[in-house]
Amino acid sequence: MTASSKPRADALNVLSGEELSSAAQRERRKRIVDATIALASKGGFDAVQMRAVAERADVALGTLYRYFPSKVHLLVSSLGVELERAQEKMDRTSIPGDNAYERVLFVLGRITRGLQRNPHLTEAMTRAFTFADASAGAEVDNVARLMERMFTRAMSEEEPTDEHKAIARVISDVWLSNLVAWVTRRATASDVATRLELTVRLLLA
Amino acid sequence: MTASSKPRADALNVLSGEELSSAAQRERRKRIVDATIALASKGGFDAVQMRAVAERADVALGTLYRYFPSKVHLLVSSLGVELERAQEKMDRTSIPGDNAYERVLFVLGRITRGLQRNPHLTEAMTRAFTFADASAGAEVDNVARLMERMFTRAMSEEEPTDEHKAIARVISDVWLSNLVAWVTRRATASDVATRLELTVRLLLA
DNA sequence: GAAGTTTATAGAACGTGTTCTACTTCTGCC
DNA sequence: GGCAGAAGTAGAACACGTTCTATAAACTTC
Repeated sequence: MTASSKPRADALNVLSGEELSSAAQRERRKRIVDATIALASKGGFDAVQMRAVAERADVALGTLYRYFPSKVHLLVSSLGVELERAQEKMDRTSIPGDNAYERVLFVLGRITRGLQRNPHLTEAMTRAFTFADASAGAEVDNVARLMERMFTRAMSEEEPTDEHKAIARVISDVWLSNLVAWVTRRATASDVATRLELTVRLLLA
Repeated sequence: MTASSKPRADALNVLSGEELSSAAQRERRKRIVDATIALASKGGFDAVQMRAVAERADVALGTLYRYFPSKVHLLVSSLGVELERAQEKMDRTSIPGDNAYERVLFVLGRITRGLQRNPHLTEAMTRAFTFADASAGAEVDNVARLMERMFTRAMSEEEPTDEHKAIARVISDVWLSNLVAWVTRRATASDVATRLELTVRLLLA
C-alpha cells in the first residue's frame, strides 16, 4: 500500500511522519483518556478495565501500559485533564461574591455539583486518587496543585498569601474527603453542602 | 476424645461449647486481625494478601472471607481495633495544654508520631480506608467516628458543641489527607507537622 | 446420642491488573 | 531504498482478590 515510486512520497512521508510521530501519539493518548472517561462515566472504577480501555481506545494492551504504567496513573491523569477543563471554564466566568468566603463557596458549590452530575466518573477518579501509591506521586501532586490553585484563585485574584494557601489546602482536603464520603454513600449531597459551608465559614468568616 | 459416658460431660460440653462457639470464634477473629496487623507492619497494603493472612491466622481462606468479606473490610476493621487501643491509651493519660488549640495539637502530634513509627501498617490502613467502597461503609463510618471522637475529647471534656464537632471533622479530614500524603511520600513528617499545626491554628486560635 | 444445621477446611476456579514474548510496523538516518 | 532501533500489536502468562465445590467437624435440638 505504500506509494514507493513517487518522488513526493518522501516529503509527504516526512511531513505526515512528523505529525504522526508526535501527533499520532498525542492522538493515541487522547483516545485513551477519552475511553477512560467514557468507561468511568458508565460504570465507575470497576468498569475502567485495562483491556476494555485498550479495546475502546483501539490500542494494544501493551501500548496502554506504555502510556500509563497503571490503572491508577491512568485515572489520576484523567482527573488532571478534567480538572484543567473545569479550571478553564471557571477562568472564563467571573466569580460572584463580595468576599473570599462567598467566592470560595460559589466555586465549591459549582464544581461539586458538576462532579455530582457524573457520579460514576467521580467515584472512579476520587477512588483512584486516594488509592494512589508512591509511584503515582507526581500525578497525584499535580492534581493536588490544581485543586489548591482553584481555591486560591477563588479567594482573591492577587498572588496568594501563605495563609490563603494554607486555607486552600484545608479546603481541598475537606472537599475531597466529602466527595469520597458522597461516592461511597456515607453522606448525601446536602450533607456535603452543609459540611463544606461550615468548613469555609470556620476558615474564612 | 469426647468423654461420652460421664454424666458431667453434658454440662461440660455445654460450658466449653459455650465458650468454644463464641470464644473459639472470638479467638479466630483475633488471630485474623493479629495476622493482618503483623503482615501489614512488615510489608504494607500489598503484603496483606488474603492467602497469607489465612495461613498465618491458621484458618481456611473461606473462613477468612466469612469473617471479613473483603480485604478492605479486614483492614478497616483492623484500623478500628488499633484506633480503639490508641484511644484507650489516650484516655488513661491526661492531655496537657491550657486551651483547645494546645490540647488538640498535643493529641495530633502524639497519635501522628505513633502511626509514623509503623509506616507500613499506616500505609496499609490508610489506603484501605480511603479506597473503601460503599460495601464497607459501616466500617469506615465507625473509624471516622472514632477519629472525630478523639479530637472532640481533646478539645474539651464537656459534651462537644456542634462547632467543636465540625472542627473535629475538619481536623480528621486534614489529618487523614496528610497521613496519606506522608505514606505516599509526597510529604515529609515535618511537612505533616507544619500543616497540621497551621490547620489547627486556623480553626482554634 | 442421632439427625440436621451451621461453620470450617482444602483446594480448584475465575476475573482483572500487570508482565512477558514473539512478531510487525513505523521512524530517523546513511 | 535499506537498516537499526523505537513503538505498536496480539495474545499468552502470571499474581492475587474473590468465589465456588466437596468434604469434614462442631454445634443444636430432640
